[in-house]
Amino acid sequence: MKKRLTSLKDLAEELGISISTVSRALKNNPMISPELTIKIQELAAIKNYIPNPLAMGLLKQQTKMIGVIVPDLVTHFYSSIISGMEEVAKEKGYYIIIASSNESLEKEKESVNNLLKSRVEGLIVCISQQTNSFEHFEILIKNEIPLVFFDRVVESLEVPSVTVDGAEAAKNVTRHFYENGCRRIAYISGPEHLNISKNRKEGYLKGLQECGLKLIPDLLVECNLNAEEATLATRKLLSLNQIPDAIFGINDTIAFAAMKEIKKHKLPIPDDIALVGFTDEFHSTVVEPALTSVTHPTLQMGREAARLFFECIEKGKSFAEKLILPTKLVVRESSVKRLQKKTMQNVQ
Amino acid sequence: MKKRLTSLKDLAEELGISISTVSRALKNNPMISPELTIKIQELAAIKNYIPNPLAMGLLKQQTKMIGVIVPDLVTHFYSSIISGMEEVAKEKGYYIIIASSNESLEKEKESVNNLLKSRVEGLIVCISQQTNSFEHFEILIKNEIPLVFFDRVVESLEVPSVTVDGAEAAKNVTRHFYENGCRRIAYISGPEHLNISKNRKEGYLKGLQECGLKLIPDLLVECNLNAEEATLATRKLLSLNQIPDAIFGINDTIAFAAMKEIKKHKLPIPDDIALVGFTDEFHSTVVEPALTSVTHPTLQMGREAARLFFECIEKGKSFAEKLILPTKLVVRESSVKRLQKKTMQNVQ
DNA sequence: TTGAAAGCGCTAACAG
DNA sequence: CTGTTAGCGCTTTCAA
Repeated sequence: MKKRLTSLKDLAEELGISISTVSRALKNNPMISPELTIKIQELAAIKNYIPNPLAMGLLKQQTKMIGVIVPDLVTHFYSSIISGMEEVAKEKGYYIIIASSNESLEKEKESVNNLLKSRVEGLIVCISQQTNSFEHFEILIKNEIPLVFFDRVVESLEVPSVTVDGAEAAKNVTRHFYENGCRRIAYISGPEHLNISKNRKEGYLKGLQECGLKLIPDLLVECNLNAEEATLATRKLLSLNQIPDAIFGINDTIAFAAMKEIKKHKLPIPDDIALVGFTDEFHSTVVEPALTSVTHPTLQMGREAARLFFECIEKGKSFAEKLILPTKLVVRESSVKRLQKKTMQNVQ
Repeated sequence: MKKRLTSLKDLAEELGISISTVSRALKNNPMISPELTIKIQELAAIKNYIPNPLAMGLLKQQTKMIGVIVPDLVTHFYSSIISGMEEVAKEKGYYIIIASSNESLEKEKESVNNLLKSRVEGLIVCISQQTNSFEHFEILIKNEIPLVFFDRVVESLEVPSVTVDGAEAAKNVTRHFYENGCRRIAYISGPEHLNISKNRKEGYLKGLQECGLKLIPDLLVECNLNAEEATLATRKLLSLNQIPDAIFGINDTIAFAAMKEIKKHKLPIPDDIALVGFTDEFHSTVVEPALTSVTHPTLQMGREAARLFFECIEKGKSFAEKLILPTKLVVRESSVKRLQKKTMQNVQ
């Protein structure tokens, strides 16, 4: 293979003129005579000339590439955020290289290195659920390589970020359960060291408090953010002497797994157990019953993250804006009890 | 910003030696004395030296980047295929840039151009459902830019590809329905010009034939590959005088939408209508009842596609291997009728 | 065993 | 208006 594409030199030689003239003509520099300009541009079109970004990059010291690291690729949540980023990136003539950490710290570190090797100008990342050490990010900061976090952030680092108000959202979910007659509200949380876990748990506790319920320790379980662990967590909840009448999953993956397990126990949703998820995946409306969930402004999150990234490039290290976006509870069937009276008798 | 990273020159100057010596030492060239080599490598480590891929690319005329275009990003099917590609690419030191066509021909063309501009060495693509003109691919072929298709291919072009045996799979689905007592087997197909539509439809017809059923034209509907159209198609099927006792969706997205619509009509699945999808999305087991589907060897498809790509790079234009992989029918609840006898009475 | 120089494709400052 | 030249970072002859 190795078919060289047309270069400025090729065009210049073919026309018997200098490279710089060709270069100028192609950018419509007024110093070049109109006739020559046209002649050059025509030849360029015929020869299918595409400027070599490597040469440009070398010269200008920029690759026009942003590295994005997400915990996984198959979740609508991330895909949608990435779309938002691409939108903004494209406007600025930037490309995005996506890497997935698969929720693994090792793979995350590796991705950072790989992306750096391929000379992205900076990174936009949502940390993996395992991430509890941060040297790989500290190196970036030390070298003044632009870094932006979204959704899951490293709170101890002074880095711009886009997140949602998880505490507020979780509080509202808890209240929503309460208003639907639930009194034994369980919460399946994620790893404690993640900001999203911490915030949502805080909101859950606050919600209980505001509703005058006290925390039943058995109803607060922690698990890793995968379906298997969520299944186990749910099983644990369903094996309690007094089972919960509501379960709140820290995200939709957890909620889907919980739903499966609840069905396996032949417990009707929402009447015996109401269920709510978080992030509002596409499949929320496919499952039966449709899952109530907390929607995230994903496109906007992506756009804002990209915007912060470019600000970061312009303003340099001092920049560390932290953006917090609101969410909205979308009520579907999984959380609205038809038989509120029956449920009310279960009040503890 | 614009913090230049350490270059060979920086290292050379710091040690008061020549650039070429540094370059050689860093690749353990035996011509450099061991002491010097060690000294240089140590400094490189301290200074966090990373070779500049732009410079290398310019020199060697290769970017080590592969462009991948998929119809969408949020489907497990594509994500998983991409994982397979990345695996193989990584072994060869290549990176993947992903672009999504969003099932639009316009966006697909745009993606081809953008990826070319960013100088990927070639493309691996699954065409959009709208794609019915191919100039944007013909240009690639003319310029001898490596191109590989997967899943949905342009059959008129001599290009290496990885697909599955859709005809065989669809035939098996039809037989499976038959063996479960279904006699009015409907098929929701995709756009006629797509190879996957054509193959699967062919398999469906062959299956009917082998089972001694004749095609009921009303039961064969065509739609675009999105949930809305699938809903309409299903509605049409359910409004027939004699409704089908089985529906086969050309993919899982279609099947999910059909499932929703069937439920809306309060028709029990699978007893009144059996349902089978294609591609076996992750959520097949989340829906109720769990969806019978045709699994694809997605990881393998990705790996093979990448492998073909590299062969393409090595062997040049003449290479056009067409790989066809087998699938497997995974039977779940949505297609196994418990009340076969009752259903048998419905035989047309 | 090491250094000097050319060249990959391009832009921009400097000459003409 | 057009050409010449230097240089971005790197590898690779060719020279020493």
